[in-house]
Amino acid sequence: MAEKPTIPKGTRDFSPAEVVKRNYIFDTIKQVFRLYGFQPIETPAMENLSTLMGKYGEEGDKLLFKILNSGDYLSRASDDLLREKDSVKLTSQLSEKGLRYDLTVPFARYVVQYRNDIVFPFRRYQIQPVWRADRPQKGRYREFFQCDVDVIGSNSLLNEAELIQIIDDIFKRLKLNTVVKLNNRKILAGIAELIGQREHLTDITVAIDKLEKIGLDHVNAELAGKGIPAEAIQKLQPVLALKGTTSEILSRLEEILSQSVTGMNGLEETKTILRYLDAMDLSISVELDLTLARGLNYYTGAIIEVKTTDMKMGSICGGGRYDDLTGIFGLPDISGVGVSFGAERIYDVLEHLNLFPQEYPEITRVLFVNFGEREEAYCLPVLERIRREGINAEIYPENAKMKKQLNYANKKEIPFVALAGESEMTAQKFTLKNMSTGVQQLVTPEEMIRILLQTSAR
RNA sequence: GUGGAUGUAGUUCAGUUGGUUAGAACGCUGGAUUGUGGUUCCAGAGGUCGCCGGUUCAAAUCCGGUCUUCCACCCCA
Repeated sequence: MAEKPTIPKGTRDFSPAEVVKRNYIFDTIKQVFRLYGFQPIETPAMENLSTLMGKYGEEGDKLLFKILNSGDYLSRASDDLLREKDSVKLTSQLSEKGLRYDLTVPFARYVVQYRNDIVFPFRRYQIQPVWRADRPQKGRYREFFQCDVDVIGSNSLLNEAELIQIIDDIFKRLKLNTVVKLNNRKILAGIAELIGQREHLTDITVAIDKLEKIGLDHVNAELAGKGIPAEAIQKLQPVLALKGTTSEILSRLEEILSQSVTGMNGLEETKTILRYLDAMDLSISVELDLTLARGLNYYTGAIIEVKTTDMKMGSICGGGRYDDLTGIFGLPDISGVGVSFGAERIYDVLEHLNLFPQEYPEITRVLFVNFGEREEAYCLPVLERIRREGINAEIYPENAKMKKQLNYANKKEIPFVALAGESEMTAQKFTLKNMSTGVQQLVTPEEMIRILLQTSAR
């Protein structure tokens, strides 16, 4: 016996039921994106390694999937490097392509490459899989989908506000209760500046980010561990202790940050965004959260993260403003802002809360039971008419036992079954059975179409 | 990358100090029911116990390796 086939670690197959549910999420997201004037782009699964390397930090480079060159790749590698067995150096000779790690960097590449054809501000969305050679865990895969929306080439804070509006719209449609956490990199920079630790901004934000998770004492310990003087940590305490409503925190920050130009700048931006949001009549609540840091270093302004209040789960959407993403590809001073929806996590949340709809456009709405050749011939034209009406319909392909055919409908969750035997054929009608209620009625093809369209969810 | 668990029918799990033909429930297939499913009853199929190797008269059980899945850290979606 051959061994059972498997798929690579951290990858998944999706069954019909799963694909249908995933499409529900993707379709909802896409619909809203389009509604706000965003257009889709797609980029290749693989990029040149030179495009990807160095964009995600040292850790990120390790997590890149690299693609071996084609042909006799070893013959072109230097003998010295082969003998040295230095993987990093050798890789550059054996591989020049890699699988994309996220959608943001390929997007930046795209913008730079087609800068003369793109109409700015460029509003694009992109829903594609990305790959990371991470160690898999639950909710963490080596292949997963990202849904990114970005506006590039506009400094207006209206973009930030609109993205939050989009978030509100999407999660409203998905019937998920969420909160938006808002912060600003400039506020964090201002804080670092005031305690005299500007060069430790990253360490400080990474540590502050963990406040909720590991508590104040551990955060302070971690800060000390990063070489930040006790005096500076002491100065940081009032900020870490800030609590209250967004407006309370804002006014307290105004005092604290008054000596920092950058900090005040970030504060002003935040207030502007909040003012825009006031005019938008959102149902989602937006809170200022200073502990929100987001790992990635390329954010320069607003930082956004979304959490569900319905269950314990990490963020399901996040993003922010980045001022110089295209700079690394030689096109400086183009500002962008965007967010990414974590489809896999949203899936887990909806599944856990049972929020997926019962009916999907993909599901067959009516199954014609097959009683034999004559009955088949009677059903086929009607089946054809029903399909023309846009109703998903199928006929059981063989004259199997009734029990088996109804069971098939049950398992596929087909809501209606049409039966036609001797009596129906002479009456030129069908018996239409509702599989959930068990009720059945004798109807003409026209009536059947009407019922099927009426009861359809959409 | 570091540390820790896990793996037995399709699924969830039993399996005594190593000892004959490895069990249950659910699911599956068929029948009771020649045109009526989700209930019930009856019957049946299905496992070289993740994979490779070692110890032993004897391994699902002990040991080593490997892979998978999961958990914590790191990082992240």
